[in-house]
Amino acid sequence: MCVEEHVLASAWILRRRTESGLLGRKSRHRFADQSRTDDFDEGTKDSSKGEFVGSFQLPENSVKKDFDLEHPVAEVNNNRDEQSEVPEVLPRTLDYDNDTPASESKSRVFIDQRDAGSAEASGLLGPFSQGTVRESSDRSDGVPGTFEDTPHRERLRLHWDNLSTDATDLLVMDSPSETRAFRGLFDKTPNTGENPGSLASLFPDSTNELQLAQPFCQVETVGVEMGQQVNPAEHSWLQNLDSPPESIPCGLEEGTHNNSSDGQLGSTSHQGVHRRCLTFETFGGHRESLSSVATRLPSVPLQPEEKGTSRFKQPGPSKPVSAYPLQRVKPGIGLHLNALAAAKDENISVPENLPPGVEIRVSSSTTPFCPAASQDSLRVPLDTASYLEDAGPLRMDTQTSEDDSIAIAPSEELSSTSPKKKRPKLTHAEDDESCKRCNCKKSKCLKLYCECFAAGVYCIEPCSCQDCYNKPIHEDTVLATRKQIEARNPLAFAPKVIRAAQAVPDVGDEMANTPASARHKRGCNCKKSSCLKKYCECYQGGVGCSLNCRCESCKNTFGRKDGSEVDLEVEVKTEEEEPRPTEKGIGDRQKAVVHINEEQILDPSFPSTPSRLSRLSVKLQFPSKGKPMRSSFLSIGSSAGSQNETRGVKLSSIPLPPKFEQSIQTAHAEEMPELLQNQGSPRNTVKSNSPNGKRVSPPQCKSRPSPSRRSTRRLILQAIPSHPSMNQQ
DNA sequence: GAGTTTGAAACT
DNA sequence: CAGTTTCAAACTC
Ligand SMILES: [Zn+2]
Ligand SMILES: [Zn+2]
Ligand SMILES: [Zn+2]
Ligand SMILES: [Zn+2]
Ligand SMILES: [Zn+2]
Ligand SMILES: [Zn+2]
Repeated sequence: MCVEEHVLASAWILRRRTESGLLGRKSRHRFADQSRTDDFDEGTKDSSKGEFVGSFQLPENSVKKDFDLEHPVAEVNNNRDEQSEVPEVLPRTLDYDNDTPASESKSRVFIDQRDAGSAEASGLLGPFSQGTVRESSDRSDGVPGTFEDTPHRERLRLHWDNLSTDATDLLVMDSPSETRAFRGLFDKTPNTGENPGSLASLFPDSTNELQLAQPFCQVETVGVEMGQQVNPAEHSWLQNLDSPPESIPCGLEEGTHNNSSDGQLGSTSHQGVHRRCLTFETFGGHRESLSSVATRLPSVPLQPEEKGTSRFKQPGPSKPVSAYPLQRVKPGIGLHLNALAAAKDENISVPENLPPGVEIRVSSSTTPFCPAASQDSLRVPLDTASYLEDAGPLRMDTQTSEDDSIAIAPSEELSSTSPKKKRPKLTHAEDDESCKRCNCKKSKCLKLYCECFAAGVYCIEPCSCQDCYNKPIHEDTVLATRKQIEARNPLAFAPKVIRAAQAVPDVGDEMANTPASARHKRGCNCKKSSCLKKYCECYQGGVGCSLNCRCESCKNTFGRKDGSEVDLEVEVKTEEEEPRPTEKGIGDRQKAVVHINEEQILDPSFPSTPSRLSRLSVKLQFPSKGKPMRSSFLSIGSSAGSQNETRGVKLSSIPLPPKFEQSIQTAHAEEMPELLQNQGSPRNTVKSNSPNGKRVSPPQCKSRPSPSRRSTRRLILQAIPSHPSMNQQ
């Protein structure tokens, strides 16, 4: 799959069991209750993942919501799309939020939701969304590092774990976020039902973006066109949402499509939906198998031989979508591709969730991969694909604009389909390149060394790998391996870069805004590159180094550990380490920057203040507990974006990312802040990150180096999944 | 395109 | 958790 990642990261898939009523049930309640905070409990586990996934941003409110983490719910909802990249939703999109193009993207996000939705419906979601995460956190894990503190992480982990375990449920989403989002939606919706408004309230704006991890660019691409389409759908969604939650729940799962809304979605949506359905169904069946596999995996893992799989599907890339869904999506996370894909689709359908305001976007930006290509052939799954379809269009537009430059393959892809095509462009090079994917010789594309695998997507033609097992045909193997890796490191497929919340609008605090918000989940360990080359994952991801980094002589132009960001050039100078506490200045820069991105990747924030979070779910998050929450971040997204580019904003100041990427996935997280905060003082620096993390990101497209970031994008979600889907081309 | 450098991932 | 090996990307030529 390349797919995912974007994000994410594929990984993210969520799994949720239906059964697990645990989550689901609880969650819902929670929602109802609202208190998100409290919710934790249950959700704990699940949530964790979810958390990541979803962050959303809300635009206006300032906050954005970062829910991400935990609250996936809210976020989720919003996010859904994004992340979901995957599946869901597509259709939706857009409009809502924003009118702007962006909106489109957003819509996508929603899509994601769908997944969630479905899941949720089952109840799974619920958990996540709400409290789950938090709770989870408790539990677990602890990761020592920063995260540990934070509950989020733990939570997250839990989720994953849960997920994995359950496999059944998994939705697969890659990105957790997605799932979450969905869940959120669902939950919320339902809840909302109670309070319908709630969501809305949460995100008043519409804009929430999500970033999915997405790793792949794709998202963006989607864009615009979709939007149009979506719109209609959206409405429906909206409507739906408002109204009866009920429908959601039930419908979701299975039939997402059933929902009328779905119908609207249109083809894309359909797919999505179907998949979900399929997925679930499949899951059911498969799940077992999977699990078994999983179990085996451990042993097997490595070798392809095992493979087991078998069956499968084979080849069929073409339809990947369909195939997967049916088959197994479950894999969860893994989704690698498939799963992801499936998920996405499904998600899409769900409309309900969406809050009115929320927008979603996928950020495709990030994505590195080019999904397009991949998808096509492969599985499309990926998010991208799905996205594309659905969202694609919409997004595209939006994205395009900014991105354009950035371009990102994805868009291209998407566009292609659609009319647009937006992006054409980019340079060829980019495209091409970008598309390229892995070149593995010895890992069989079943280890994190493989960018495709790490991103949660299947290898596709642009890959030059040898003896590749990362193909739909070997789905079983892929999933099993994936599971093993996750067992070892729950964050392995999570987006590498977490975004932070965006802007924090509100709050004032200081931190709030930091632009910088985004940080690498684990931090780098550079010794010779001074964090000035892509060898450095922080740099590659377009983010500054954080406290978590153990780099020597760091000169990361995006920010040193301490925080300085540099946005400007100036900053850079500083160098060194040191920490500085707060940054304040940043604010300024940030702002500048920020607005640029706003959403973008970078975002802001870490700092997040509580306020931001607040809102919605967010609030809960962080503060609440004390902990940090870090974990979550979430989601993904990738974000990065491109920004730079010209266009738009310009970033003047900004350094650009190197490439960037976008690719990387970032997640946003509103939560992040917390995390970060945790670390240091709370606010001050940022940093922090968690140790764990894994990556999710998708491969990026290489090309893009430029700086990018950018743009546009809104939210992100990224999910993780990463899928890269992408198009590529 | 071949060869080198680099740091993450995997392994011990 | 540290040390070493493996790996593939990033970079150089
Ligand atoms: Zn590979
Ligand atoms: Zn590959
Ligand atoms: Zn491969
Ligand atoms: Zn570094
Ligand atoms: Zn770093
Ligand atoms: Zn550094």
